[in-house]
Amino acid sequence: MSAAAGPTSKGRERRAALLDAAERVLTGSGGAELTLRAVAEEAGVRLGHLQYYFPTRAGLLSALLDRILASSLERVTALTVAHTHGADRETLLDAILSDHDDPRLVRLFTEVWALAAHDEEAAAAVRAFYDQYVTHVAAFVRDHAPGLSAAEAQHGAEVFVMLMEGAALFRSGVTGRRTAGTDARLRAAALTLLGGTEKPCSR
Amino acid sequence: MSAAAGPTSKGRERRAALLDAAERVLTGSGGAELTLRAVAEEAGVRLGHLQYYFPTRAGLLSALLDRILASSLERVTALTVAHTHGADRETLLDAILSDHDDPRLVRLFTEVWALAAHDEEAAAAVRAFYDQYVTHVAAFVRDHAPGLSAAEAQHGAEVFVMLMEGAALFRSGVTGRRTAGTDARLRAAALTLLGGTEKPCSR
DNA sequence: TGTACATCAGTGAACGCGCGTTCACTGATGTAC
DNA sequence: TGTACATCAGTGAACGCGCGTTCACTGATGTAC
Repeated sequence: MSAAAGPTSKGRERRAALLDAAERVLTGSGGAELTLRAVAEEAGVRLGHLQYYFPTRAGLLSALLDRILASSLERVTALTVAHTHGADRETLLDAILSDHDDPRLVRLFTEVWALAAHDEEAAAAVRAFYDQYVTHVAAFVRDHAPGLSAAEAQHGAEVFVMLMEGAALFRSGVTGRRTAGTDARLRAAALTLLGGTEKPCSR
Repeated sequence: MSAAAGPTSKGRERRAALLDAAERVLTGSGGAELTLRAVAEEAGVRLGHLQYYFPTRAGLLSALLDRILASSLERVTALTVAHTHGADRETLLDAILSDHDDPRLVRLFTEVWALAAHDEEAAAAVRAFYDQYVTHVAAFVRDHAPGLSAAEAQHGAEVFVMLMEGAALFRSGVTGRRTAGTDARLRAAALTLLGGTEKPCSR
């Protein structure tokens, strides 16, 4: 590896700034427009400079994917751990649903899914991310519903994450429109998966 | 419009064959590799010939998207209408879940979502598709759970479709791995959304 | 049935352009003595 | 503190290539009379 990936703080800052720019290009224009020249311009540096830090486009893309997944996982971890102590299911659900208010984030994930669907290396990273995502949610569920077995918590968490990813598509406006009634139904279904009691039964 | 889009049966067949080839390229290699030359080669025709039928790449892409959505909607319509008369929720659910066995179809939809996330014209077509998808499922729900209001059926159907799209990502192997336990939990949640009685409550 | 002509279907070469990548280069910064 | 040198950070031009698009062209097929 070149020193461009080295541990000096300046190098790290530069890399981060370049990845910031790449992320803005990706969310703004999509994967097809994610060219080295566009990223360099967005970052305000010369093409050659960008390539000093990321010699190949594939390397840039891979680093960008890693950073997107790491940062999302960090958020999930903070949410589930923080809410394990005191906060309830609804608070966690609210926090996750609030991500759908940011169309940039949802766009980012549609790109991630499309990338994973065609690139096995990317798919492995994405699966590892969701594995940990589900594991964190499962731990949260176990803490909040002690009556459930580990397997039940794991299954509920997994289906919960499926539901959240599907909901992201619709609630962000990409494939649908948000409505209050559907949101309420979504929340009820999600809380059930997190180990809550079945509200519809009490009607 | 040119006569290439005309109503002659030969022209229609040619267009369909070219779109077939484009679809194979898209599912096989992804949107970035969907070039006119690749499609022409896949179809076994010359570049100029492809462009006789689809003068621009944007036109080809748009026609391809329309056809993908129309064909998916046709399938949904057949399933919900057929099962309205006699078949139960589980049969419908099985049919929809079986789509996840075809990685090509799921790859196609990750491309569709990514496209919709960055192109407003495509997004409008995709939203129209999901609108109708949900409407068909809601009609099915009303037929099978007469106690539900139209709004309740609509909301359940909408969340059901969200869940199916999220499940597609995981069950197809793109972002996760399929397991029997999670599948069972998914089915239970999906049946509830389709208006079934809440199984977890009976425990 | 034959002829003239328009349209349709398909070919093939060329275009300008933006792409990722390569490479020689220049200052700036650190390091050894 | 000064000097020599290596490495780091950043520049700028050029490369070959594949891209979408344009265009003039050729047979085949239909149509009018």
